[in-house]
Amino acid sequence: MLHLLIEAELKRAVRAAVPDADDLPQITLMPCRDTRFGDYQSPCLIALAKALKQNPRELASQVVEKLTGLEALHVQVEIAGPGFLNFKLLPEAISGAIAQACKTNKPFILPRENPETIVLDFSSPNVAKPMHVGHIRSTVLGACLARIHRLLGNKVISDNHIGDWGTQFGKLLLGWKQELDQQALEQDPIGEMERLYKKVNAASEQDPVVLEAARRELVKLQDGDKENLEIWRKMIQLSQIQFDEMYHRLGVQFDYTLGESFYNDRLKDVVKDLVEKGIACESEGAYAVFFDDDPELKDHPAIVQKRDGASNYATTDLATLEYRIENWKPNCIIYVTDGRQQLHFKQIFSIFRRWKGEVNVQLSHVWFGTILGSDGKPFKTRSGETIKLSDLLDEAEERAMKVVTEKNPTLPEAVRKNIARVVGIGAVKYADLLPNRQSDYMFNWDKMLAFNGNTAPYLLYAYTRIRSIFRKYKESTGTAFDPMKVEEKQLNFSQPKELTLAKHLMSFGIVLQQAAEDSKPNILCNYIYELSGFFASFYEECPVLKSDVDPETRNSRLALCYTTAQVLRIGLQTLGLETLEEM
RNA sequence: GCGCGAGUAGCUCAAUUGGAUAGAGCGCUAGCCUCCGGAGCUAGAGGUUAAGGGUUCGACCCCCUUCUCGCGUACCA
Repeated sequence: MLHLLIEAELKRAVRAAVPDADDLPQITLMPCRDTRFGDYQSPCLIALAKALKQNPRELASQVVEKLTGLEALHVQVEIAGPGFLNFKLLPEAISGAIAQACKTNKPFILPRENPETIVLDFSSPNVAKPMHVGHIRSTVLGACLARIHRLLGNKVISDNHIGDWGTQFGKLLLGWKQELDQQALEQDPIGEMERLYKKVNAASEQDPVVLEAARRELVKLQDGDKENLEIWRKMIQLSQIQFDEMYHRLGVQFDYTLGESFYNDRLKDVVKDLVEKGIACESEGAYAVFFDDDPELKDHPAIVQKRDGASNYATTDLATLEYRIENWKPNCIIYVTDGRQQLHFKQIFSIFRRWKGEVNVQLSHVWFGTILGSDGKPFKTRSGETIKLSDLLDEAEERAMKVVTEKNPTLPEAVRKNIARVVGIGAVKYADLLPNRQSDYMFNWDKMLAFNGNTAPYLLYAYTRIRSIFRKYKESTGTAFDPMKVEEKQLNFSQPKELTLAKHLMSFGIVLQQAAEDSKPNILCNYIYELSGFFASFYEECPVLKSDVDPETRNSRLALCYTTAQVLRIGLQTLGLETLEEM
């Protein structure tokens, strides 16, 4: 918003100051990290001066002369250091921005002129297996990226590429036919299917006859055997019930769930086409793509058809890619998966470029690190099993319930339960989004449920405190605060804590933009945490409703509180956290 | 071997992508409740950013070398 206007003015002034430079470097404006220097800074003039072989400070002063539109924006500029331009917002600019923010439900976010279509591929659990702790990051990250892009005005298509096809179904089918415990299936379908798989898998390792029997079941399924197809569909259906339950608890939705099996009838054509175009070739009985002119992939060919004639995940991913582009015509496709699949996606993207070179689409692999236990090894139960997602979420709610009951024993149990749900699930999700996604992080209950520090409980608490002000206001005046009636001229911010808070609010849009560009929700997490901190400081020092506050100040501070609550709520919801009115 | 990551305060993590004095929380020390929710706030101590070199007005960030750890490296996804 305002920063964009300043940036536009700066670009205009640079062009006016150096009319004959044809290749200008990117002129950008960013919030000052150190506010003593100003509110926004642009260091890029130094680079420009270097390119033009000019003295940076001289160039800066030439640009400043051309910055004639700043006065209308209530912004001051000064040259500092080796040639920085520092912009300082005058109180009028801040009042204007806050007043404007009060009247919109998307404060400080500029609607997109030309929305992009973005396909987001995330979560992708396997059929007939329990969702486990390893699915959290992809699910939580992907869903968050989807919300960030939607908030910015892009069109998002989320697609859950579930693992509903593959060699495991031979073993599952054999187990289902021989060993199925109907009662167990009704009580715990996933557990029973998992048991069947493990049993046949173990048996087939001992006995080649079992392995062969499983293979025959798989072939029958692939050939469209009626009975096997029926069982297979049942397994998917039972699994989907589990997925839906987990997604409901995590607050995640998908536009499509097109699993691997959906692409079955396209796979043969993909391989055929790749071979015909000379991209794939026969090698050791399989069909593979080689990357001779790519130093990184040189020694890593990708198999697109196995020796036994079956396809693998590379083939499916290529078919999926083709389908998505044909049907959805996206500008960008984002895959959210584990970092261990980096090589795979490099191969897929590279093959795809050779295969469909003319397609204009950005392909992006957003990868993340591993969740570790306190021992620094991948997070497991004490006995070494993977942790089921449902158990993890249960524990989160239980732990949160204990804390809520301790802090607020008088609240009715149903209310406490709901608070525990929001805080517990929120804590898990927030802890997952907070670290830079590319690093591994250590899972720690005490840390994520702490009331201090960069945690979900702290942020949710900050929000409830603000909401409490508005409840009190309504109680004492009889009318609710009406943000639509906030007028710029009546706002007056002079206290340092007010100004710091207001200016930080104003950078919400920039932060969202950056989180989207880098696919890094932790940027948003840190922003919200800082915002909460600035609010807490303001709250200590600047009373709102106390009796000795004059009406003008009170009104200004109410507007500030309202905007803070708005940004906090939108920010938290974008991360995937529900908010609470009290806790 | 090659490739991709990571190495920042005692611990767990940030750092607006090359910007001004590297920031938080925990832990430690010292303060703050006659009034808006103390699940809070204000200070202090704590750093040769793994090591060494280079590039430049400026480097945690880019380049080179070395060390440590994790992951990947043709028919699992």
